[in-house]
Amino acid sequence: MLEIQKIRENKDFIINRLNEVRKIDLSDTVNKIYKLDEQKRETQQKLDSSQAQLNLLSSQIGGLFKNGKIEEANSLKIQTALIKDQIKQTKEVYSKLESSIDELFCLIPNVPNELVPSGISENDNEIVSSSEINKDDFKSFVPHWDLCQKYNLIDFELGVKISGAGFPVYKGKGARLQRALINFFLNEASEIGYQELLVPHLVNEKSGFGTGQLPDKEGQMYHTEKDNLYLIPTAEVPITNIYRDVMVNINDFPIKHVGYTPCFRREAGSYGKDVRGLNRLHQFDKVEVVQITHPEKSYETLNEMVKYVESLLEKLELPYRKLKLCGGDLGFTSALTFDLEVYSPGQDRWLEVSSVSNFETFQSNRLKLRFKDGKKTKLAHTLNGSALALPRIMASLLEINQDEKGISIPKILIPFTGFDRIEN
RNA sequence: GGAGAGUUGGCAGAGUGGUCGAAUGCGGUGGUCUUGAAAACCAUUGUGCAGCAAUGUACCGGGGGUUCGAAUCCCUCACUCUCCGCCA
Repeated sequence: MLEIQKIRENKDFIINRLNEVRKIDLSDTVNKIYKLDEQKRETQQKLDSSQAQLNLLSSQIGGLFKNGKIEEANSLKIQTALIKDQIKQTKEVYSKLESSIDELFCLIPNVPNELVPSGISENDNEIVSSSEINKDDFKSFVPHWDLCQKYNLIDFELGVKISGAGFPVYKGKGARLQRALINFFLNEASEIGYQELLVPHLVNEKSGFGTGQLPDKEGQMYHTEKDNLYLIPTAEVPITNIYRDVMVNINDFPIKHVGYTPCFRREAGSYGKDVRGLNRLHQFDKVEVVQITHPEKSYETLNEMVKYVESLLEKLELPYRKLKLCGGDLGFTSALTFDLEVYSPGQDRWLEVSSVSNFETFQSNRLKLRFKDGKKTKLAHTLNGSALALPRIMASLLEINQDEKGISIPKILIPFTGFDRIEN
């Protein structure tokens, strides 16, 4: 959620940025907030002075009672009735204004950073760098779902039986390879100072709101009605919410966490080749890195995180490309996002395996995640990135390392898998 | 699932109708002492909102009520803890 101060000071700038970069017109909403905020402040001044009057009278009455001047006290009491009525009315106006403002605020996404290219859809994303792909090398390569069946690594049908489409069952070396990847990712992150966390997979409503999934993406999360809990769509939610309502010590920056969790997404409305095999699942595994930083350091941190994710892909020897998301494809809560995509030779397409974002104060404003900078209390910056999402890594890895007889495991993973080949 | 207890400032913990935004301790910050550190001592130290400021106002889990006046009384919801039951 944007801060109200930003709208007070830079209303037109915000409208223009959203318009130019995200290609959405929120001028009505922003202007409305601006006006309502003015009204709210006026109302508050009125309310405050009424309260002050009442407080004064009350203490006078108290004094009179103490001195036994009951009659005088009673006559003052009569005066309070009018003020109390006024306060009640003003309060109502005030809280109505407040809730209208809050509602409108939930409609406004983060303001894109100046580096974000303008654009409407994923087609307008900027390709920052890319591995060379020689398609001739992959002419006979088959997609991962064929490999999974051939070598009995992942059973999609079985998942349909016990849960539904999008819930695959990993088997034997398939399951082992998955576990190896998780361990590899966790180890790598730990080694460069991310503290490992194992967090709940169900979260409450407050947490969903804190990181911005609610109310924006309500329909994308699984919800347990009886207990009013949400299955996490990413580890970002529980991990970042650890710092909800927390005053961080400035010396603790940067705060770095890594966590592995399964992720649950309803993915309503997806279909076709997008959901084939491991391309898009309702449940998948992901290792996530989260950082909380001083506002002045957050973009430095973002670059560092992107580089880290790239280093993982390089160690796995997977061809990948780096995208800078355009305004239209940028997440609701993000100010700047880089996506990493790996190449899938069996499908001849790029698959998103990581999204690294700086949310600036958008989340921390909701979370009330702050720190003391000298005497001033300021909002921290939050960032996170997938490092990495497993299924598409698995897809690319199986496809790219295939040969006629089987699949070779990348060198770096062999200590984790305990085998270097998958064959029948 | 049944019974009971609780929720107060960064933390611990007092306060049961009127200078209580809140004692006290710990922690934090500044200082004295010291070659330096520790200890000790002194001072200072909650957050939001409005305001250029002085200041005002709100906040003792959330919401509502009683009262001239509520951390304190009443209702309600949420959460936490303890015991019993069930159980990986």
